[in-house]
Amino acid sequence: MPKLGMEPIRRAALVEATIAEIGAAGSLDVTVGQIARRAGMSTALAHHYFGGKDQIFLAAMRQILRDFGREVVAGLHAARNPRARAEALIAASFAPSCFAPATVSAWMMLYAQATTHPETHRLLHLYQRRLRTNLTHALRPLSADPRGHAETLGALIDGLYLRAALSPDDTVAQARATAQHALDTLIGPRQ
Amino acid sequence: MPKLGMEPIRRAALVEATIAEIGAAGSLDVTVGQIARRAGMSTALAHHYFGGKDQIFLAAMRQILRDFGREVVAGLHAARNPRARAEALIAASFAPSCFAPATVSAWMMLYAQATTHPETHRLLHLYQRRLRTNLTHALRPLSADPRGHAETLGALIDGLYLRAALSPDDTVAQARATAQHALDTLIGPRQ
Amino acid sequence: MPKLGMEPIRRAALVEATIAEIGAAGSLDVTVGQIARRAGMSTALAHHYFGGKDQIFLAAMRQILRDFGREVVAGLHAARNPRARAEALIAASFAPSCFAPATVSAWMMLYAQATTHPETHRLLHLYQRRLRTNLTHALRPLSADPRGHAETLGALIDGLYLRAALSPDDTVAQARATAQHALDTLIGPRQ
Amino acid sequence: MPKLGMEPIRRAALVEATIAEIGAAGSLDVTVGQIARRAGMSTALAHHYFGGKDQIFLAAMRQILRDFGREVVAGLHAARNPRARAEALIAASFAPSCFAPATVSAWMMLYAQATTHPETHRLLHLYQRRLRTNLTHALRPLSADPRGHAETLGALIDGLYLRAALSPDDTVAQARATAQHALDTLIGPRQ
DNA sequence: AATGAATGAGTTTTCATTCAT
DNA sequence: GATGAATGAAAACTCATTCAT
Repeated sequence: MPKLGMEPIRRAALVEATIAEIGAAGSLDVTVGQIARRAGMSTALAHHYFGGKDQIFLAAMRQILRDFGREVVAGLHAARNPRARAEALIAASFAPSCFAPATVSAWMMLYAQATTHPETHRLLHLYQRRLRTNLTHALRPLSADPRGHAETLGALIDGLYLRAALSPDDTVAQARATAQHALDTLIGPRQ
Repeated sequence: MPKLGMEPIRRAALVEATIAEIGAAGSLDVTVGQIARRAGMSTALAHHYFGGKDQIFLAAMRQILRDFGREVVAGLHAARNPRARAEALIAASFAPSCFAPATVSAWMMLYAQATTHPETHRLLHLYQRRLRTNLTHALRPLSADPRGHAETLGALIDGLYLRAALSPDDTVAQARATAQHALDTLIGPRQ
Repeated sequence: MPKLGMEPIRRAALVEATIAEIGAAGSLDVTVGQIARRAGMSTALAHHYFGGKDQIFLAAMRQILRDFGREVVAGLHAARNPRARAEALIAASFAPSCFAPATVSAWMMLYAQATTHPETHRLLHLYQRRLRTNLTHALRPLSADPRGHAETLGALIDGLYLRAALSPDDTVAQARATAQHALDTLIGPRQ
Repeated sequence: MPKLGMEPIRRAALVEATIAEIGAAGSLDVTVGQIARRAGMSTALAHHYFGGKDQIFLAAMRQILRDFGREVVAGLHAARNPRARAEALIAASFAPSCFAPATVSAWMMLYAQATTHPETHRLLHLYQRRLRTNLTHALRPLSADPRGHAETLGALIDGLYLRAALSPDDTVAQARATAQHALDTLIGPRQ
C-alpha cells in the first residue's frame, strides 16, 4: 500500500536503522542488507533513496553529530552565565546519549574513516571547530587565554570521551569530573 | 629451496607489510592478498604463519604498540629527574614516528576495533594502563594528586594526538606544546 | 491534469528518447529509467504505454527503419529515370541522417538483436527485402541481371555502411563513391 | 586435486565456454556465471584469471578473430597464384566455421560494441585492415586499381556475410557465389 | 492519465580461507 | 617450507516491472 511523501520517512528510518545496526553489531561492518531489513524495506529501496552505502553512512554520521549539536544547544540555552555555559559543554560531551553503543561506534567510525574519506573528515572537522568556538566563547570572560584553554579543554574532552567510551565499566561520571576539575584548574574554582 | 628458521622472518615481514599497507591505503580496508604481496609471499603462507587475518592485524597492532613502548622506554631512560620523565612521556607521544601515516591509521584502527574485538580492546587497555602508570610514577614527586593528574594528562595527550593526527597541516608541534603547557599548569612551571 | 489523446504523443516522445539515449550512450545498454527521464515521464508510464522494454526498443527500431524508408521514398520520388532511382537508393543509404550516432547505434542494435529476437529479425528482413525490391526495380531496365546486381549492390551498400559507420573519420563520401562506382561497373557508366 | 600450470588451460576453457555460451544463448546477454559454469569452475576463478567480464569477452573476440585469421592463412598458403589467393580470401570469409551460431553472435557483438568499447573497435579495425591488405596484395597483379577493388570486395564480403549470417536458410553458398562473381566482374573472368 | 513507491531477481566483483602438491 | 589452485559466501548495486493511489 504505497503512500505519498514516503521519502523523508524512509530516509529517517534508514538513518535510524543504520545507527541501531552499528550499535547492535558494535562494529562498522554493517551491510546495507542488514540496515534495510531493520528499516523494514528492501536493499533496492535503500539504494534508491540514498544512492549508495557511503551516503547512508554519511547521513547516519550527520545525524549523530546533529543529535550531539542539539544536546549542546539545549545545554547552552539553559546556562545563565559563562561558567555555566562551559560546564554545559562538558555535560553535553558526557551525556548518556553520547555513550549509547551505537553512538560510540559511530564516533569511532568517524575517526577511523576521517583519514580516508574526505567528506567524513570535513564533518569531523566541522564538529571540532564548532566545539572549539563554543568553548572559546564561554571562556572569554573567564580566562586570560580563552583560545588556548578552549583548545586544551576540547582535546581533553575528546581524550576522556575516548577512554570512557572504551571502558567496560561506567567511568563516564569520573571522566566528566576530571574534565570539570580541569576547567576549575584553568579558570579557578567556582566561588 | 626453503630455509630453516624462516618463521620469525616471515612473520616480521608480514607485520611490517601490514602496517605499510594500512598506511598506503590510508584505511583499514586492506586485504590479506595485498599484505602478502607486499611481503613477497603467497596469501596461503600468510595464513599458514598467522592462522587468519585477524591475527595478522593483531600482530601488527602489537608491533605498533611495541614500537611506541620502545620510544617511551628510550625517552624515560634518558631522563634524569621526575619532571624530565614526564616530559619524555609527552615527547614520546608526539614523536614523528607516531604521526607516520601508517601509524596513525593503525592507531585509528585500534580504537575502531576495540569496541568489538576483545583482544584489541585488551591491547589498547594495556597501553593506556602502562602510560598511566608511567605518568603517575613520574608525577608522584611533583604533584599533590599524581593519579588524578596522570589521568588528566593521559587523556589530554590522547585527545591532542587525535586532533593532530587528523589535521592535514602539521600541528604536531603545537599539540605537544599544549600538552607541555598543561603539565606546567598542573605541577607548576619549571624553575 | 491529464489530457486526452496523450497516447500518441507519449509514445512518440518515448521512441524519440530511446533513439536519443542510445545515441548518447553509444551503446545498447540503456535503461527504461533513462529513456523515461529523457522523455519527461515516469518509468511506470513508459511501461503503461508500451508494455515492456522490448516493445519500446522495437518501436524505436521501427522508427529508425521508417525514417530511412521515408528518406528512400523521397529520393525515389525526385528521381526521373531508372538510373536516377538507383542512385537515389545509394544516396539514401549514405544520407547524413543514417550516420547520426543514435542511428548508427540503433542500426548495430538491429543486427545484434536480430539473431535472438525473432521480431527484430523480421523487421530487418523486411527492410532488406524492400531495399532489394527497390533496387531490382530500378535496375530492371538497365541491367542484364537485375536481381543478381541488386543483391550485390545491396550487400555492398550494407558492408560499406558498416565500415563507414564504425570509422572515426568521415569516410561517408568515399563509401558512397565506392557504391556509385560499383553501380557504374555493373551497368556501365553514365553516358 | 589442483595441478600446476592450470592458467593457460583455464583461460582457454573460459574463452571456449564464452564463445559456446554466446552461441547457445544466441545473444550477448551472457553472464560470467554461465560462462564459468560451462567451463566447469567458479565465477571467482574466472575473475581471478581474467580480471573482469570485459576482459573475458575481449579474449573471446580475439580468439574468434584469431581463428578466422588462421583460416585465412591456411587458405592463402594453399593458393598458388594471385587469383587463387583472392578466391581463398573469399572462401575463408564464407567458411562454415564463420557461420557457427557462436561465431555469428560474437561477430555481431564485435560490431555492436565497437561503437562504445575502444578496445573492441581497435580489434575490429585490425581485422578489417588485415583483410584489406591481403586483398590488395592478391589483386595487385590482376587489377588496374587493386586498392579500390580491394575496398569494394572487402565491403561486399562484409555485407554478404551479414546477410547470410542473419538468414535462417542456408544462403551461404549463394553469398559466396555472389562475391566470387563480383571478383570476376572486377578483374575479368577466369580464363 | 500518471506516478511515487516498492521489490525480486540477478549481476559483477571481492576475499578470506583451504588444500593438494 | 611454500604455493598455485580453487571456492563459498557475501557484498554492493541495478533494473525491469508492478501496484495502489
